[in-house]
Amino acid sequence: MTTELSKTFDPASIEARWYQHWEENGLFRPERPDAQPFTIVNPPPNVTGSLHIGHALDNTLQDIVVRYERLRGKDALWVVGMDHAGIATQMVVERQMEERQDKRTNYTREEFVDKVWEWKEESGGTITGQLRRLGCSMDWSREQFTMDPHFSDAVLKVFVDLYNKDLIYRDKRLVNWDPKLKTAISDLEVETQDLKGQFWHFKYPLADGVTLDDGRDYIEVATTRPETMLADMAVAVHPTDERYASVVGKEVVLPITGRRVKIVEDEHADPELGSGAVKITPGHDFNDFEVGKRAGIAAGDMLNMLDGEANVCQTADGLVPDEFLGLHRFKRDGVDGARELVVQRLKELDSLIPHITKTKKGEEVELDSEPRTIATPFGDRGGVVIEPWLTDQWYVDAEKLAVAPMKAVRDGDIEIIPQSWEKTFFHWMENIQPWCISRQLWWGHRIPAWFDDDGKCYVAMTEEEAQAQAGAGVELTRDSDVLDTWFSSGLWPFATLGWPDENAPLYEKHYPNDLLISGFDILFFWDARMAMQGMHLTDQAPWKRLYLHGLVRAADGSKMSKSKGNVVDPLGLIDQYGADALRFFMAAMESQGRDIKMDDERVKGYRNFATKLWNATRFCQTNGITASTTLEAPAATSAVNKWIIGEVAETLGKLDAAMADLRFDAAANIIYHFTWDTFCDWYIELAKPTLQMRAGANELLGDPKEETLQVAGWVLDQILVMLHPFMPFVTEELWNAQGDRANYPIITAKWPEFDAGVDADAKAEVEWLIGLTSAVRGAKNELGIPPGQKLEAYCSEPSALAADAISRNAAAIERLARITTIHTSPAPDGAAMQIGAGTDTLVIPLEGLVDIDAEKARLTKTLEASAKEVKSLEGRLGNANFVERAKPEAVEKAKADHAHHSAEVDRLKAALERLG
RNA sequence: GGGCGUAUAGCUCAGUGGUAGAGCACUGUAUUGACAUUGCAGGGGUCGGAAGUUCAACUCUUCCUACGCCCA
Repeated sequence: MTTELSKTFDPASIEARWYQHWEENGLFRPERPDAQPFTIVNPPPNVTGSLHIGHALDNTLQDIVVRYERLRGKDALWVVGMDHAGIATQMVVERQMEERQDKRTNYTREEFVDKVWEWKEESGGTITGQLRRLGCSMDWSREQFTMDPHFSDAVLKVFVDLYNKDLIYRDKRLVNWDPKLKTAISDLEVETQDLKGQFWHFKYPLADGVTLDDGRDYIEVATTRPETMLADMAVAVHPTDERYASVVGKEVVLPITGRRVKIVEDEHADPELGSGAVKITPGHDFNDFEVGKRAGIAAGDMLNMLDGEANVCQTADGLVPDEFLGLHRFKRDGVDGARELVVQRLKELDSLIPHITKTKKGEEVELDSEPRTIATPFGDRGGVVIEPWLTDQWYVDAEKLAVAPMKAVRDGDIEIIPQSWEKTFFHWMENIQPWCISRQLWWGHRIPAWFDDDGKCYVAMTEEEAQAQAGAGVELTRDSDVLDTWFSSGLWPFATLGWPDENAPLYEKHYPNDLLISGFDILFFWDARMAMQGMHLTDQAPWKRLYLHGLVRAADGSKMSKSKGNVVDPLGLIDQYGADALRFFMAAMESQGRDIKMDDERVKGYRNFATKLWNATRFCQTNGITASTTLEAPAATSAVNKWIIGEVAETLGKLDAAMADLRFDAAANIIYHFTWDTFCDWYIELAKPTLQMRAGANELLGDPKEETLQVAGWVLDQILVMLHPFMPFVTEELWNAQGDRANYPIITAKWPEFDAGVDADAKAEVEWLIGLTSAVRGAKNELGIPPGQKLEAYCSEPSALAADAISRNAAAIERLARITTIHTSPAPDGAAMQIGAGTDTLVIPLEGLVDIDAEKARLTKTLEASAKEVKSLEGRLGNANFVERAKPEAVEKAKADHAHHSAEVDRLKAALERLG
């Protein structure tokens, strides 16, 4: 029994209903204990997050693959969960506190963390509901959170293990410090922006009466960060720089602080740049840190002049004048900082070398500094300038962990798609830096390290174990830092499956994962780290294939951002066009290696496509076409039915090939064109005459109507199944409307599988009919003959194909081509139009219907086109090189094309002669 | 500065060593039952520029130009 469909398709009225049905009935992961596993883990969205258009793309692609594999009978598991997102979540909760004139430090750590948990329970995870609206078929029954007890245990265990293998260590070095969030961040979390800045030139007086060879009693240095001179510890010159050779090893006396510092040789100083001498602040600059170390300054002895908020503090030697203490590093909120005061004092001390430049009018002017573009590091979360700061932090020895993933990619154990990303992957992995994993936050996995009073460190899963290591009675204090969120999400592909219990059933069956789909923007942040941690901890690549997709951009090609206000809300698009349309858009636009530009019109087009399918199904229903009951194609005798079955087989082959290559665009287009062009535009139209017969009308031929009902029902079902991964909602609705399939929903139906293939004769016959119909329609249109006008045709010497096609398909020819009769006798003299179908020529008398000149013009135009082709092909075939050297098939094709166009030319010439 | 990518119809994008396609837009046309969220027909591109390899280049190579991204 079919269920009657409403006249128009309204996505909103079916989406929620089906999603709930699927989820409540456990259809996202049906019991398939013996089936081949297929596994994808979802990049866990931030618990603070909400669905943006990038999520829509990423999750649509994953859902297409998972639904496809589920239909193919696999035990498809799509792991889903959320990331605790250390910094982001802590910021959200702190901001809320701020609104109530409250702050984190008014609470104990435990109280604050409790409040974050409260926030998470109440407001976190908005996105999980939104993913449901998109139709994503994750296994929600096993939803995970990176702060779940089992996951947290895994994180701590990994930390302890890596520490014991010396792959995690504690070190004092410069970190990227975010003075707003007051935490270290990794180098990946730093975004460099070019800002307009200034370049100041100073005089550093030489000590002890020393002078340069040119007589000057000072060394000129330059900097974009004058305030750091308060912690300068050296001046470096290049070893080959003759200008300074005589003063190497001598000292300068720093203005303001009066500190005496050495002039050292170092390759870092570029003789071509400025004066060739550079001031060295090892405690506040990454390059200077290295120079300082080479000059023999231990990290512990490097001077620090800033506190955690980047305000000036006293250096260890006590030489910073009081007036600087407490000032911010530079001007902030209109208030001058240390930078401005340093410049002012240097100017007063005559230690500032002015920058002399000319105005547009040619007048010389003196400026305090030289204008310059400066690459400035910003924290990606806090948004303030990052301060290189000397602290003790925990590091992962990433260089060692990077070896195995690189080998895995080289050996093909991990396939990166598109392959062009391999280079980027290798480049980063080969130049990888120690990964700073400690964060000065309260929300996250607290580092399992304890210190005794002497600063000795004990790393263990629990305080008891640490105590046992330290010995009874030793007072221990736990490290107050938490781990980088990416450290824990790097365990996602296996810790979600029960690891570190290697006998956990899910882990055994579903690890390694088959595929990971992510945006290329997190290739380093997440994908590479999963590979590093996965390879080390499980001895296997976490996934066999890594698919990287691009960004979704605004319609004008710009990057979407909240500040630009050009963010497109995927939920708004779903409201407007339906989730199926948005999904299909994402798939159709996803070619490998290109960003997607948002295009509402195209989403609308795919909404129209869903409506087209809806209406085709309505048509089927009103003609008694219902759900099929077999996977196998129904037995067919008519050419049209045999043909459409063959078309399904070809479509299926192409679709499977596209899916195997993860060509989402190709896959979407294949099913789109089959549905609309082949099924709706041709098959249904060709089948209409048969469908309108009375049942049993021609018993001699069996029952052609019954056959067509069976075949049409089967074909529609194949379409629904093949389209289901892309458009899950409308296909499920139509599938169920076609018959009582309460126990056989499409989401867990079977992917097409049948023996029937292409019947060449049937294909040729139907293609002849299509060719005839198109030719007649085109000719009529050009000649201004009403399309509905019924005409007779003459085909005096029909080919065998034409004879069969004509005799078997009279009703379809009359209905589609509007030709009532095709006589096999010569056409009578007089005005006529001539059309070709396959190799046959049909003459259609038009006495009184047509302007002969118009037909002549039409034929001439076609003739010219063919003649041009003939000439071009003759040229090619006349070229001995081509005939001898080209591939045989190319020569064959050229010959065939030449024959075809030559015949066309002859035919058209004859037709023109007939017209006089 | 280094690396990567992109440049194809008005727009958004596919594409293959054998002479170029889709969707949208555009033009004409059609409306007594699947669908105007439609049907039918059509116009439109010297495939960014130059050189080279080849019988043949939109496709391969080199160079150039423009734009984008990443890294320093």
